[in-house]
Amino acid sequence: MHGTPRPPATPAQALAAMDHLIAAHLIGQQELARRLGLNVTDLTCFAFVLEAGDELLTAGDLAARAHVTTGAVTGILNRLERAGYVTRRPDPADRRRVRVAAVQDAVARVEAVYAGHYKRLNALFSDYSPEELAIITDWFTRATALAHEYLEKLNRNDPDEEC
Amino acid sequence: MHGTPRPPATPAQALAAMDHLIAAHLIGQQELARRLGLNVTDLTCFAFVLEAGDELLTAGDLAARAHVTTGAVTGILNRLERAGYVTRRPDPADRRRVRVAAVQDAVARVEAVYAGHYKRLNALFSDYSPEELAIITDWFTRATALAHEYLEKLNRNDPDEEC
DNA sequence: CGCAATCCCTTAGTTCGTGAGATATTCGGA
DNA sequence: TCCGAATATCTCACGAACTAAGGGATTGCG
Repeated sequence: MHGTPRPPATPAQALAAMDHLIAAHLIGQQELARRLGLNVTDLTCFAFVLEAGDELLTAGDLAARAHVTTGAVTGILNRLERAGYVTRRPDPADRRRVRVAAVQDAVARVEAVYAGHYKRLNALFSDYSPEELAIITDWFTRATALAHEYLEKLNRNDPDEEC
Repeated sequence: MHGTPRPPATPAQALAAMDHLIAAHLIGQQELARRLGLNVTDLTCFAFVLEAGDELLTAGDLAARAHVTTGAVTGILNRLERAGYVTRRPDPADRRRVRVAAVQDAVARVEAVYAGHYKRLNALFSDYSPEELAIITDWFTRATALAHEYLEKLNRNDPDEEC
């Protein structure tokens, strides 16, 4: 598909396309979580744990990223731990903290479930030239920055103010 | 930003960017719903109602689109109706059916809350040339098609098979 | 050293979804 | 025309998961 001309698009069309993708992705997440014996929140938190890598997250970090209370995190970790996805580890430097480590087996289990879709997505990506990919990634990066900026605005302002 | 060269990206980077965007979007949806006195499910359903326009959806249509049971839709419609977002209307052709119509005032209320973010997103989109936008929209469209294809695979197959 | 702050957990209460089944309506075939 | 099956929505009981409030342990600053 490299170099193939595409019909130009308007911002409105792009917005609509984006909404549809997000909606589809959400349903997919639910289904994936179900197959892993988790709910969407738990799966999302496990993804945060994986993303953090060796810099093990604390329970509080998870609460902040997932935007839930620390009480909820207790439940999330209980479920993830019981299902064999993570383990709680003491923090040697601060005994109030709980560090969350991913279980290696579970990583493979999750990757197996994601594999099919990721393979297809990768195929889709490799159907674009590096220059085209750069445009797409650039857009994602900027859109995400925008979304975060928006979130901060929402959290700062009175609950009824326009943002 | 037209024509400005950007660093090339790999599929993996693009995938990560996509995940982050969707995660941020989800949190944003929660906050927006909260401001409208709704939960995310209800807001999503209201969006489906708006998207359908004059072709009023039935309660069953909503259940299918939101992937919830018809029992849940009853609750969703009760909440949306009580909060003044929609009204239930009899279907003249089939008295078993319930048609869902958006309340005009509520449309404006929702648009006001969305306005800020949508304006910013639009600004972002209009920062790209039509050709660049075409690439982005094309990618969204194809990624959505992929996601739907994946969903169908998931729904068809045994719950444990690879897809 | 002592007190406030921090971190995670516990508990009670609420909300929302599912699954099973009830009720009302429509449709198709004898 | 009539009756049984299918369809559409609603009701109810129950369970899962979140919040808010507060408790106990630990830390760190004055």
